[in-house]
Amino acid sequence: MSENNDKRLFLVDAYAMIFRGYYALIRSPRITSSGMDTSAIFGFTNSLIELIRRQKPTQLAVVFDVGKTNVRTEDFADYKANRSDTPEAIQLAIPYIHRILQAMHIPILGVEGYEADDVIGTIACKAEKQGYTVYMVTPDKDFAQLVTPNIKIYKPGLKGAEFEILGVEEVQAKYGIKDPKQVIDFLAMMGDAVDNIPGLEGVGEKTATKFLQQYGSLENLLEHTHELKGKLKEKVENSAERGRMSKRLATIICDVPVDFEHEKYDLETPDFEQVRQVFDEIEFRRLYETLYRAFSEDKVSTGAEVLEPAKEGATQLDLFSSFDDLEQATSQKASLDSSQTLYQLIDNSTAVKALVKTLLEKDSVCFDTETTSLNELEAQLVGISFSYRKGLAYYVPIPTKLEQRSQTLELLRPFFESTKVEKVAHNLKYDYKVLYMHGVQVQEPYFDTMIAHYLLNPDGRHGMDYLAQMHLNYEPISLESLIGKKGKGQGLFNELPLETQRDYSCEDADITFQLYELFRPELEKSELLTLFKEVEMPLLQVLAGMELRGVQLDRGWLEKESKDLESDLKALEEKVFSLSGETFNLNSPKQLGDILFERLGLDPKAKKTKSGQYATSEDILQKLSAAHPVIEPILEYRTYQKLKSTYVDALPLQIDAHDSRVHTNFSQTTAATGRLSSLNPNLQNIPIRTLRGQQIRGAFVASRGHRIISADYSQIELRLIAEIAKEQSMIEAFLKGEDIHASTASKLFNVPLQEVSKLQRSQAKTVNFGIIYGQGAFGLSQQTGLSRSEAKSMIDAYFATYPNLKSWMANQVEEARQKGYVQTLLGRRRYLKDINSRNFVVRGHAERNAVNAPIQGSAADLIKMAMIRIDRLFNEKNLKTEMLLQVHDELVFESPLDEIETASLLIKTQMEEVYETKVPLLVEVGVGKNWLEAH
DNA sequence: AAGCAGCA
DNA sequence: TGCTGCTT
Repeated sequence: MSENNDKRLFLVDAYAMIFRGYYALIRSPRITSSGMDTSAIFGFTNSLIELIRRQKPTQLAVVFDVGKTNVRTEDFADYKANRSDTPEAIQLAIPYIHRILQAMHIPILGVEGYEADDVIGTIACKAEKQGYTVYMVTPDKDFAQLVTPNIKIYKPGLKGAEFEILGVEEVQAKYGIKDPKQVIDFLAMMGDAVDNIPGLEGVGEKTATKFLQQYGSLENLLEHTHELKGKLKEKVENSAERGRMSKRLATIICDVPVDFEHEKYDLETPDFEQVRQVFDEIEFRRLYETLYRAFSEDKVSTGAEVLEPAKEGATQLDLFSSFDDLEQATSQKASLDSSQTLYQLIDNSTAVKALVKTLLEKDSVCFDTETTSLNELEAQLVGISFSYRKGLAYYVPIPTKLEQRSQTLELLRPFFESTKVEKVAHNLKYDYKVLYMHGVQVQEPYFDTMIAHYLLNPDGRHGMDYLAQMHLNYEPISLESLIGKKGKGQGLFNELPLETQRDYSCEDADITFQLYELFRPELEKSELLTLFKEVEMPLLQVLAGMELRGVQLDRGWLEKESKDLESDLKALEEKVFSLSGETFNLNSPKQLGDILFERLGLDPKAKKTKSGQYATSEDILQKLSAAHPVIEPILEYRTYQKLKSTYVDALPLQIDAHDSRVHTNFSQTTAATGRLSSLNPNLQNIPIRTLRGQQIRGAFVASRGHRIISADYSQIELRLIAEIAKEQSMIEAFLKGEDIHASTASKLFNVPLQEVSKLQRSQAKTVNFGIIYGQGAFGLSQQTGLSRSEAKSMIDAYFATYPNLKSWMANQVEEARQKGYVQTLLGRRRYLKDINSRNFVVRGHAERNAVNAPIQGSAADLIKMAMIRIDRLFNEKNLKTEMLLQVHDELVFESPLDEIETASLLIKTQMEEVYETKVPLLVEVGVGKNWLEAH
């Protein structure tokens, strides 16, 4: 293994890698059955094994910080202070990682009193002298200073991203410098927040780069400060000493008392049995197979070849089913490659026909489309892959020429339009829309693996590459590595060689099919299959329809409003400048804060945000409005600026040139409660509160001969709370048709309903609202301006009025503790792993979610059901009315004039009768030429 | 609270 | 990346 001409030493920066692994998984951490967070261990170990598998180091060691690091702390007491609050999961991880490394026979290094950086630096230098090529394995940019022709940085790829190797040239290019050593000067000038290196005052990345090009080093800069001008000159001169200290802090020490004993670092075969024991303990199942493979694959002997981030051919897609036990693996070693996957190109009509015939005999078939664009409306089909068995997939290229393309699609049509075969895909709505634009309408039954995972784990991430790694322990070819990063230089999928297209696409279909096999039984086990089949899958098609349809905007009005706002803003800006006696960028909260609190000294105890800036949010400014006349125009400026930039100017840019309509995208897998979310553009946050904001809704217009119908559930969440918690007095209020906030106030303040004051009603409303959003006592005081204890007693009074509500809430929390999750009316789950946390902030959050998720989620369930039924009835009755938008408790339609009454009634009835409840569900319907009038 | 988005 | 602000 260790030929002389191949001496490649990898030094792993342990803590940096552990942190990185931990944060990479922070959104869906790995938790064992006993509740231990093993994300950090997994992240680290996975990267390490990946490194061994792909790079085949000859020498390898892992370096930790040991004991107190006092060499630098003498210099600057705060050094690395920011790192002290290490998460619990990381502290817990260290002993396990040590055990794993020992079992793998990988040396653990560390020198008391020195940073791991310094140990790595020292060993790297020594190894270089002995003819080694050294790779420092770390995401930390500080190491760039050590780079030489034989010492490089190996930056592992994060989740699907490729790894990076930084040699001299890369470092030069990245920092715009001649010598990697200048990285020290660079850090000394700009500072580094993570390591608490202060840097020079007023110098950031840009300025530091400029200085380096001009002066070459910190010292030289400090000698020439007289050449600088203005504020910057002053700041740099004042912080010169700080700069020199920063340079000492940033310098990695290369004379740590440690030797490089190369024979100890030879990469040896692990003690598999021992590794397995540790893995078993922390419930790592698939990682063991990866480890075994890393050591059983053919060794590659020349460094240069291995280090090219080359793609492995798709034929090497490993299927670890055959690695279930060690013996089998041993006997198969090195020969498993092409035997287990078959990715076939289907490029003539005879073969396509045969394929479709086969597909039509299957119960479930997975497919994946490849296109030229992420925008479904303009995407051209390039190819489609199919898979119905693990390891097996077919790729059908779709010709560019119209005639041949239609021919191919006609051959495929029977499959897509079959009502027997279940069509499996990841993010099926995308494929549905693309095919729809090509004249093919994919029919139910559907199985979207992305949505399946969303139901199984609504808080997690649902991307295919990510799921492949988590559930199949497999890293797919990244599209980016084939066609380049997003932006100008990005290539098109159809320009790739056919074999590459085939391998990439088949792999996706194959993986999706494997995910399907995994998730389907899981859905069943969690009793989510009905929700999935009856609600989410049918909804997919409804949403696709809404997105394809889009909504018409009044471009002329928006353009005029933009000009009006522009001139209003100009006037306000001048007013602010003259009142404050200074001109600055009003859009910069940072500059605004400085002016208000430094120059005008408005509030000596001004609040700061956590990054040290002055907070200038609306509620803070509002309190100051009496203190200075400048505040009022600032607030007004803010409001208008927001309207202009976010809506008036942004919306016209999203108008599609083909049909002059805006096509938003509804995400069915983003909000953990079960709500939808809308993006590109977000049409769920169009203003309504203020008069001028409202006008924007007027720009959402019905097309000629049509009207907008808006239908909104009145107080659906409160009604559901009353229903689910069986809160009798609240139910009665709804039955009597009372104003619920007034009714709450009447009970809360013990006054007759007729005598409830405005303030009382508004306070009751805030409490009701707080319950819905699970805000708790703490948020309430913020919202109302009441003191903490006043808010507290208000909530006590609230619970005294609604005792069943209180006990229902307590019940939810209890249920979450026992089962680990809470449920909506339709069985949608939200897992709350923090419900037993010892940290009361974290636990409190989970507890509020235990109450909030079933309410918000149930409301989401109901409106989703209503959408499906309305859509079906429109089709059955052949109505031309079309659903355009959903805004959580509101549906917006576009209806031909002669259908308005029929459609309105149908909509209202379906929404109100969507689910049988004791509390009546009330829907308010409005009609108008635009969304504003319809409200 | 939790979505999305604009801006520096 | 952090801050701010719009909706429900």
